Amino acid sequence: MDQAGARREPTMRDVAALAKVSTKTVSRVINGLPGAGQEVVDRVRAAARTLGYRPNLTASSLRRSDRRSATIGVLFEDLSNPFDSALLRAVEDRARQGGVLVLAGSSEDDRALQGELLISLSARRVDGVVVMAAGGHQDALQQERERGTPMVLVDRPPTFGGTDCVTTTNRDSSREAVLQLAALGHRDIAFLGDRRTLWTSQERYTGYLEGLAQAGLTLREELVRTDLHGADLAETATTALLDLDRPPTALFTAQNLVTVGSMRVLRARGLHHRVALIGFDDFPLADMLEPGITVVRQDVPGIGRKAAELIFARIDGDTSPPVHAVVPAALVRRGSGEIAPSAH
Amino acid sequence: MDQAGARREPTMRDVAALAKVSTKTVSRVINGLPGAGQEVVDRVRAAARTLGYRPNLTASSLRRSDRRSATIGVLFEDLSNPFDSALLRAVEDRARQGGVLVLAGSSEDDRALQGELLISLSARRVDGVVVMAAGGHQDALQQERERGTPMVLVDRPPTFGGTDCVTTTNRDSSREAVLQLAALGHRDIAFLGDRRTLWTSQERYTGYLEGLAQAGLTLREELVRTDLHGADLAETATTALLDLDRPPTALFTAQNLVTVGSMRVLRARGLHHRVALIGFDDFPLADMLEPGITVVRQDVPGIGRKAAELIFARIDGDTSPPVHAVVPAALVRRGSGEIAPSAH
DNA sequence: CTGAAAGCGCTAACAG
DNA sequence: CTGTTAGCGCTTTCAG
Repeated sequence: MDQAGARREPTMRDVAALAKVSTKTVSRVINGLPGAGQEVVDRVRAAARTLGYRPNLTASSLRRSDRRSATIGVLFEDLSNPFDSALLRAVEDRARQGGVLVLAGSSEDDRALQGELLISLSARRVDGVVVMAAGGHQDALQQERERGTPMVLVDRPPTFGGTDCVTTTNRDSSREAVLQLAALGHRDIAFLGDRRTLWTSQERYTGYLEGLAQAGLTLREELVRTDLHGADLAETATTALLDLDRPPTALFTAQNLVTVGSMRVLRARGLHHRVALIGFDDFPLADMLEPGITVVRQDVPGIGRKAAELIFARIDGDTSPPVHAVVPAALVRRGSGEIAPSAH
Repeated sequence: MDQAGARREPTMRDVAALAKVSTKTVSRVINGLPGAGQEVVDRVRAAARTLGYRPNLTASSLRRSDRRSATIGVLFEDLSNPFDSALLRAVEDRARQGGVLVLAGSSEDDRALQGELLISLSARRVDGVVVMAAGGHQDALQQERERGTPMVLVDRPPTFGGTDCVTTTNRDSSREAVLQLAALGHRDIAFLGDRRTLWTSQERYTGYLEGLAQAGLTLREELVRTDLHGADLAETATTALLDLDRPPTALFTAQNLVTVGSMRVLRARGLHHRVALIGFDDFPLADMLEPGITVVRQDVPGIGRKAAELIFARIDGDTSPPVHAVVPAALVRRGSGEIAPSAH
């Protein structure tokens, strides 16, 4: 047995020859279609088994009128990110129910790469795609969509029309977080955000502003730090904030890794029990830290299920108007967001 | 624009007609093959662009002599698990370099499901598969392998021959962990493991036994708890252990979620600074807990890269003898594993 | 350098 | 109930 595996795969013709029927009859049996006598069915099945026959879906879908590949594409930012992988899993679960497989790729939030992957998916004639759009213009996505490919965007909405999307309550939940901090008496609440090109970052920032305004607080621009891509940049930014003459007494970290970066600095300075912290996006073990980290938790499986539901409905021909589904997030109070401002 | 996208896709024939050449010439141009005059190339490219032509890889691979689908299958236990998703990402990165896409699925450690997914992958004629074998017999895997499908197992070795695999130093690293605990003076070291059907669990248990033996400690069977699938079961088991008349002074938790479960109980009882803990598998934020959690860290990207390397070599016809690559894990000391036994 | 004919494995559309 | 013919979109083979 060699790994290359050179011997020819048996085809329907081989099965037909052995069972002494036509290929059409084999096709019927293999696909479980009616119109084949029991005896013939048994004969064909036996022949298929002895030959080790395996249907070739790519050949089948090429010829079939519906042209389905029973495969969808999933294009997220980074499949090793917990948010993305939980989303993938939710989509996969739903896909499996329909015998559909998932081609998965990471775009790294890079438009060029995303475009290439989209072309690769398209070349394989996937039935639809679920995409976490890379920041900036979405020309490639729009083009693919306009070619007729069913598409659902997740996490971030399309900048073009006619396309479904599923997002969470970025703005409302951010406002809620800020209002909770303000209610505790915080007046100097910092905002630490991911790249500004990301729609989610913008929404969360807007929610922050709304929260401040609603609480009657004035925005201190030096308390706003954005474009923090990764925990390292977040650490630097947090350090700078704490070194201000009038440092913030509470932090709203608008993304996962930013939260982690800020936490590290707070702990390193022994401030984790004095400076309040609310993060957007939950993460494993957030409840086991001291204090537990208060977060805005997205319903990731819910988002994934909804996205899958939408894409399969579209694939099945649903032509109702495009939907923008918003799956609610919830504030999970664990301690870090319930710290009152410390007296000087 | 409707989501169903009904209009017919342009084919090579359409491009050929518009460019006034034969389909063969279009094929040459699209695939960048030599033997086409510059002027013709330009004409074909222009025609393809105006029609919005996209090559159909499934049709192409059906006809081509190498029969490659430029797609591989990845069948892990749970794609939403950090270990699995990090592995997927590593494989994906390597695949991308060769223009290969990844069909990903979760087997949930269920043989039947794994078998179905394997058939689905096979029906799509993937060029190879990277599999985390479900526990128990591996008949389906073996069968697929014997059909000639290039295959690499990760995390767990095959129970059949002729197949590559990539694992980590389960036994050696477990022994090292136990020896470190013994060196601190611990004599009652508990073992908490995942399902015994898993090869990794068995190996880690063997390493535990070797560690005890090498340290001159006798095995206390009531300190061994296995089949702890999930954090909840681990919590129960940890509670039971701590309630023993002579409870363990150190825990070796042989899997991710088991570690988390044990940690929860230790914290709940205020024992996290008194009972030593070493876990197998790192997890995010393990360094931010109090104390930091000492773990055996696998080189997950390294495992993924190696698996990808092997599968692509086999796909490219490498017929050298099967390899069992072992990627070293490392003990990461963070505090919890450096706690000495507390005086009564 | 270019093209015509054949056919990859399968299913649609019709006959019988 | 079963078979025949044609052809999905592409590449191979071989002939110009």
